[in-house]
Amino acid sequence: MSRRSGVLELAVLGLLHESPLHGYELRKRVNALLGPLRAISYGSLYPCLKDMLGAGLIAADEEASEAGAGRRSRIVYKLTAEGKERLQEQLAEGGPSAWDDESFGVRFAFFAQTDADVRLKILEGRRSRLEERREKVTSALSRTREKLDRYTLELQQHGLESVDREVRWLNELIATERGSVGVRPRSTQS
Amino acid sequence: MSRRSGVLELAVLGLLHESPLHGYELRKRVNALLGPLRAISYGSLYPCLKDMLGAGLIAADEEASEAGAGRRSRIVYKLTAEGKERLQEQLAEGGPSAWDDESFGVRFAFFAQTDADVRLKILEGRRSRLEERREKVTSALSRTREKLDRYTLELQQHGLESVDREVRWLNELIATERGSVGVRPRSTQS
DNA sequence: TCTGCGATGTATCGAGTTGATACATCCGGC
DNA sequence: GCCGGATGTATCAACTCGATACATCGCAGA
Repeated sequence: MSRRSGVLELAVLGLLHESPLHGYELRKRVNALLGPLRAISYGSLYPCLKDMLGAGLIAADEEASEAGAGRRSRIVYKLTAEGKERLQEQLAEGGPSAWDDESFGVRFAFFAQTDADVRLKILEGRRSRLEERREKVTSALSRTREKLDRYTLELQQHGLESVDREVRWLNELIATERGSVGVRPRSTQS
Repeated sequence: MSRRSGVLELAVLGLLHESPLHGYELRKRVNALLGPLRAISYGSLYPCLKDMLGAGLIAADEEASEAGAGRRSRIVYKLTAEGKERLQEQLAEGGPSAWDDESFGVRFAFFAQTDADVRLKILEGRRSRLEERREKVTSALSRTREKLDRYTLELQQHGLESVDREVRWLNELIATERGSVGVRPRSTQS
């Protein structure tokens, strides 16, 4: 069970929904989605594909060489009906698992296929998560401020500003989402 | 051999150089150094400590309960002379391994114990690394700009701005370093 | 008082992941 | 023609994570 981390499965489902792909290209696109950090290896991708095949979410076609020429065979994966259904389920999921570090990036990448209310929930959840983090760092920082050397302080400060910037970005996105849905931005917390 | 990823070893050496610590506290500090992402578990820390013990870099003291009261025993680790030497070697290392994603944060955290010329080298190496990354992302972005939906584009754009911000931060640090060494900032590239 | 409950503390294990490696074909430049 | 780098599928030892086990401490509330 478990089909590995789940994020990878979602990324594969989303990418194969756009078009069928073979392993090599699939990995490149998954890693483009996930970013330079968090990139995955074949040792993750292939077992995941194997599990998804077993679960009937995807199907594999041996790409036949047309006209019999010596074309190398590539294995092309595409979504099954069951896989499409699974993707829809995943995209409808708006719980905490959608906004943690591990999966937020992938969920956001597929926002175009996600309902507006779920989008908003995920963005707000992500913001809360980051604000908690910010809170924790600031309190730890104010407790140890004097004991840290210049560089450690600089590093903490920079990390803090990164979180702030992320929160501002989310605020803009949330405002835009609310605007396009017709709900007034000026309603609850700052 | 291999003593695992190397970054962890450096973090342990650096932290134990400040003061002896037991495992639980050591892990908390290592994870504060590494940040919420990249945090490590006991399954990494304990084997690392075992290896370092075997290599003679650290020593373990069973913390004796004073006055015989029923105090629980904690295992306190401290640097050996060999460990201090090893730390100095590591801090003198200014090669590419010092500025990749994995280890830059830790190297920077110990800048106060690092020579000024090595500091500068690491900061400039890190900047180059990020500029390469930026280059790759922009070219990929300009090739696929029209085919991306609003959200994917937003994500890429945000990633790009994160890199830019990081580079600006490094520029400031480099300027400060040059200033404090007495070398004119206005000498080579922009 | 005593009873849980969360933090502190050491330690291991199954399951999952990485980076290296193997092997083979394709294609552009010299 | 031939070399090097990209394309392509696949595996493995070494390493890491999250869960779990076990035990003590301090302390808030019944």
